Amino acid sequence: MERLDEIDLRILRILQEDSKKTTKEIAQTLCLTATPVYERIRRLEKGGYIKKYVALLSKNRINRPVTAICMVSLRYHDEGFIDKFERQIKELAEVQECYHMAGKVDFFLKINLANLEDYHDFVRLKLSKIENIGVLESYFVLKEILHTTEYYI
Amino acid sequence: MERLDEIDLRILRILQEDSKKTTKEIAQTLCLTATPVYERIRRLEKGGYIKKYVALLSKNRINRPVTAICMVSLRYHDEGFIDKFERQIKELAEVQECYHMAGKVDFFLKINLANLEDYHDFVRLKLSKIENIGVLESYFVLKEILHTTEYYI
DNA sequence: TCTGAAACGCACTGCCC
DNA sequence: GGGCAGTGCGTTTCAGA
Repeated sequence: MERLDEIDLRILRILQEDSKKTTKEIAQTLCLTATPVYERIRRLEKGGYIKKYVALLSKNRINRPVTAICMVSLRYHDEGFIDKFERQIKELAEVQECYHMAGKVDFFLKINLANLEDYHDFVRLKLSKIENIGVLESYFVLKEILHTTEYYI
Repeated sequence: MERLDEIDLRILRILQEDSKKTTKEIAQTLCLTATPVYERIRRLEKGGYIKKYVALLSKNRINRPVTAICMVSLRYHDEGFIDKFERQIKELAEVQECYHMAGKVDFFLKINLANLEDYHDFVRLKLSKIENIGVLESYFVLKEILHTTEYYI
């Protein structure tokens, strides 16, 4: 699949915001009929522009109100150590995001838990069990100002 | 709505992973019929457990491959200044996440853009235009190890 | 690439257990 | 709280322009 035209972008913007919108509704906003909208969405899915459709939960309602940001630096930086760290992080279901960074901090992690005690246990029983961690700094979120899955397109 | 039982949790886990699953399919996995599954999903929506349904896009496909983490500290910390900063950050469509933190860093921001030059412009023309910023440190993502919208429940 | 019509399956309701 | 049957609507396909 090649370039996206303005109609494709408008469809993506709508679906990023609410994937339950029907093709009919989207068609009306775009002054089209359902068929072309349907076909475009299929193309966007097949072309990998749309990765998946998900339900977003309320972290307060499901009792995961505590968000921590954890900055990790490794002791040794051989290829093998970095790959191994990655594999071990992916095993930890509490981790929502993990990025390998440029700069003096190697990794950023975002972790969601029920309370601070669970975070204590998480660090003590899981994170610190990963070998080769040099520095580990934790920050806690006081308030979520903004958290969206949408990209500005 | 009161407590969630194991069936509710299983429904939430499924919808977090793929919200296009039909009630029929979910019913089969849970050894139920469509009706109770349908009613439970409605209750989870009304109860605020499910916030919204969205499409997740591929940031590479839509040309937003650069992710930056930006740490901001304010110069003054009066209530008014913090609220004003929050309001101004929410105006910036490039910012995907923003957290008010405990500790010496006041805010974490995650920003997605097409390239480093756009980040340069973003900082120069938008972020630094916000008054009262004391320290501003930028980190760049080399590799996204893990990025999910799912909570471990 | 779009329109319009037609077929199919699912979402949704009401009734029963 | 779950199962079953019916209806309307959205998804999906196809012919035509």
